[in-house]
Amino acid sequence: MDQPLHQRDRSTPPSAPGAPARAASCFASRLERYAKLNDDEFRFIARMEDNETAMPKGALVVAAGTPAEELFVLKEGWAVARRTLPDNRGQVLRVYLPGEVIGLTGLGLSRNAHDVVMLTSGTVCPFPNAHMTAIYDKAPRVAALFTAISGLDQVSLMDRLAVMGAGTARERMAHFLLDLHERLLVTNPDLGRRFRLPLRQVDIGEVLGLTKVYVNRMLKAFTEEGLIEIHRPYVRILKPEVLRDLAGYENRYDDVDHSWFPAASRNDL
Amino acid sequence: MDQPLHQRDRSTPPSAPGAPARAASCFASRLERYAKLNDDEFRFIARMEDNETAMPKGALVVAAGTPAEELFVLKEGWAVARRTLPDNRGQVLRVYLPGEVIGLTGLGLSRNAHDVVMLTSGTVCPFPNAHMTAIYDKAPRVAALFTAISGLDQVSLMDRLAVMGAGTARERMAHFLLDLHERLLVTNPDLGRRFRLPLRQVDIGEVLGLTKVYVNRMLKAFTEEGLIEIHRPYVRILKPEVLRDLAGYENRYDDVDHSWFPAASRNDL
DNA sequence: CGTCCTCTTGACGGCTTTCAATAAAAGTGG
DNA sequence: CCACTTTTATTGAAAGCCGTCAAGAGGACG
Repeated sequence: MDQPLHQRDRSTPPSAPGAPARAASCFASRLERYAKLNDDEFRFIARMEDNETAMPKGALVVAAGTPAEELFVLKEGWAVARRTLPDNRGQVLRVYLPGEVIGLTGLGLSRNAHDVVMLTSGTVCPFPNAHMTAIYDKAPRVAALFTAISGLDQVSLMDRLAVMGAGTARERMAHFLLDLHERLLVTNPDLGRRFRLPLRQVDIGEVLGLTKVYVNRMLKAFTEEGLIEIHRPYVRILKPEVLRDLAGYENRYDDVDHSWFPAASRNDL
Repeated sequence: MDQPLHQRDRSTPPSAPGAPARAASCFASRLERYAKLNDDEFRFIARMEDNETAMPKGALVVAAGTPAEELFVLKEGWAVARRTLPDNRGQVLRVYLPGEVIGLTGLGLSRNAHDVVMLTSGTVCPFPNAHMTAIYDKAPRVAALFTAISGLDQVSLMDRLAVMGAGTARERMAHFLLDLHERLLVTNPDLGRRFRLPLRQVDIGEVLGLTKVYVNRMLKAFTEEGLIEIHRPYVRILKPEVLRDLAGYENRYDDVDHSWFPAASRNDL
C-alpha cells in the first residue's frame, strides 16, 4: 500500500467462450452456499464474471470520489478498502478475499466512497451497476441474495467496530486472525488451520488501528503463548478456542436466512 | 442503558384506519427524498407502518441471539444497537434516529446479531421479514431502494470505523456530532444548528469507545474553543467547518444513486 | 429537603505510540 | 550464485493519550 498505485490494466484475456461450468468460480460457489439457484439465476450470476481484468499488486481498483459505475467480483488475490486521513494516517475499512464482491456497499451512492487497492496481484471482474436493474426486475431471488450478503457484510463490520471501539490490541488481533480464517473457510472449506496471510505488519496495523511496532509485539506475544505459529507468509492457528474467548468472536457466515427469499425467478428473461 | 431493560410492550394503540396520508411519517418522507414512488409502491411502504408499538425508555426492541423475524421502522424516539463485551464494557454500534429502519442489516441472518435498546421512549413499527418476499417479487423498485439505503448505512458505518480506528478522541467526538446533525437534517431539513441530544455522557462514551470522563473533557474543550454550545439536552454547532476539518467528515446522505433502479413497479399486486 | 443520578475535576497509572537503531529478509544486477 | 540495495521485521527506551480511581458539585424528582 506504500507502493505507487498503478493504473488499472484493462487487458482482458479472452475468457473461455460459452457459459462457464457451474461452480467454476469462487464467487458462484460462495453464492451457492447461501441459496440454491436455478439455471436462469445462475446465468445472471455467471454474467458477472464475463469480464476478467488482471490487476497488479498495488493497483487502484476503485478511486474514492470517482463516479461509481461498476461492482467487482474479486476472483483472485486480496484487496482492501482504505481511507487516508488528513495526517497521512491510513485505515483499512475492509479486507476483500477471493469470491467477495467489491462495491456492493456503494450501490446506493453515485460516487465511490473509498479507495480499493490490491494487496496482491489478482483478477477482478467488473460488472456495471446498470446491470443490476435487470436483476431486480427479473431475478428477484438473486436480488434478495445480494441483499442478504450485503447484510452479512454489514454485521461483520459492526462486529469489527465493536472490537475497535471497546477492545484492546490483543482482542483486535485475535478477532482479525479468526475472522480472516473463517472467511477463507467459506470458499475453501477444506482449508486447515494454516493459511497464507499476504499482509505486512504495517498493513495489519492499518486494519487494526495500531502501529506496526505494536502489531509486531502482539504477534510475538501470541506466538510465545502458543496461540499461533508464523512461517511467513503463512499463519497457523493453534488454539482457536483461546483466541475466540479472547476476542469474543462469533462466526456469522454460517447463519444465512433465505426464508424470505422470493420462491423462484420469473423465466421471462 | 444502565436501567433495567423492559420487556417489549405489545399494546398497539389502534392506528388511524385507512391508509395514512402520503408523507405523513418521517419514514416515508425519508424514502421519498431518495426516490419518487408511485401509489402502488407507496402502499407497500405505508404497510410497514401499520403496526405501532409504544416503547418505554430502556426497552429492548431486539435481543441478540433471538430469531430475527421482523424489521422495525423507528417512528419516534432514539435507539441504539449495542454489543456487550466480556468485561462488561459496552459498545454502541449504531444510533438510530426517527425515520430509520432497524434490522435492515440483519435481513440475511436468521438470528439477531445485536441488541437494540431504546435511548428514549418512542414508537416502533414492526414489519415481518416475511413480507419482504412480496416486495422483492412485486415492487422491485422498493427493493432497490432498500438496498440503496442499506448501502448508505454501510458506508456511514465504514466512515465511523475509520475514525474509530485511526482517529483521536477529539476527532471521534467531532465526527459524532456532525454525523448526528446531518442525519437529523435528512428528515428535518429546517432544523437549524441546534438539536436535542438525548444521550448521557456515558452513552456517548459507548458510542465513541471512550470513558465518560474523557467524553466530559472533550465536550468541555469543544465548548471552551467555541466550537459548540451545550444547554442540556440541547447542543448547538457553532463552527461546523472547523469540526468538519477536524474529523475529515464527509456527508454521504445527499448522494443517492437511483439510476440503476428498475423503472417502475409491476402493478399486479 | 433529601435522595439519586449525572456531570465535573484532579491525580495517577497503563496501554499504546513515537523515536531510534539493528537485524533479517527479499529483491536486483552482475 | 554472490555483493548490493531496499524493504520489512525486531527490539529498547521514553513520551503521551486516555483510562482508572476518587471525591465533590450540580440537577431532577419525589
